[in-house]
Amino acid sequence: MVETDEAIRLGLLDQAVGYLLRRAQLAVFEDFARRFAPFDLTPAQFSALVAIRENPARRQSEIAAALGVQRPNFVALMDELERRGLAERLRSGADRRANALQLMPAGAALLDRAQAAQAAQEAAIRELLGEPERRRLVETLERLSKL
Amino acid sequence: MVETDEAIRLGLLDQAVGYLLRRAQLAVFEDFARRFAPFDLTPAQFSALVAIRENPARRQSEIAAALGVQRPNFVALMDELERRGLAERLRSGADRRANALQLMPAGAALLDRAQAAQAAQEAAIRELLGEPERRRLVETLERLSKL
DNA sequence: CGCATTAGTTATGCGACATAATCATTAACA
DNA sequence: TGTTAATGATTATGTCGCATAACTAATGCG
Repeated sequence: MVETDEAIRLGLLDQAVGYLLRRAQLAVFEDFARRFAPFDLTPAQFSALVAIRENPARRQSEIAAALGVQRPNFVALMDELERRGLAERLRSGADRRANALQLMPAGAALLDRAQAAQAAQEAAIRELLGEPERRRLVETLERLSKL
Repeated sequence: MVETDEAIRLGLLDQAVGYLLRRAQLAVFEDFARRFAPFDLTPAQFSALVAIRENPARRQSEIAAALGVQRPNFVALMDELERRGLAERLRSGADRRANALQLMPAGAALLDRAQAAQAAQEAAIRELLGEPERRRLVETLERLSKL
């Protein structure tokens, strides 16, 4: 090699919120994937299990909407959760078009373990940032979502 | 409708950094897409133009790596920038395998306008959060990327 | 009853991202 | 020097997340 590699400059890019948001999200999701590998759960599947447990017997589309997932895309997700015996669709008595979702015992058990892993990630972030800054971040991100 | 829709609860999910990060990033990127529609530039294309301008005559793979883009995926991106006359690949004199990238006049001009739009987004965020909080967010996201 | 609406599903396409294989060129070194 | 290893760019390919349109079945309502 003839000359030493000089670092690439990114101009003002590395002070742009959008750019940093993308990088940070990538890092956090990679860490998430590592921690969740034993459970074989994607972030979307995990959040679906949480939402179903917290809101038993709600319709599929309500859960999907609350998670920001398009209804068509939620179908395959539920198919998979059902195939693995983690959650199930019950025919709603009131409206036979609707699916009432609920966790199955295996799903509840898996979710408990997964939530412990998620708590561990949150703890790692707390350690990295300090609790006051982590709280501030949470609050700031909430406000930013309203842009 | 028989009963009023109760809001879906997300448990602790809406206090999780990973979850909020995803939502915030989505909101910011949607806003970005709106602002950049006139220029027909994706975030990746925009950041590539910035990196090329700030680092003229660097090799393609160096630019790609700095942006966190896989080399194969950067090929099509450069193809498009070249097709539109925004940037070009020059055969590097020192190493004829390498492409030395640089902006073309049209690229420089477009980038100027695009950067104004990006500055406007940053200003909108500043208005939403306040400048001290925005600065803190930038600093926090940088640290979070090291997770 | 007839018609619009709604829940869920299917089909499909796009874009971001990753990996393996290939080609040309350069570097290493026996 | 001549062969081999490494490197820059490319091609081919597959996956995943996400979006939209179109369909089916059930409901609601005039």
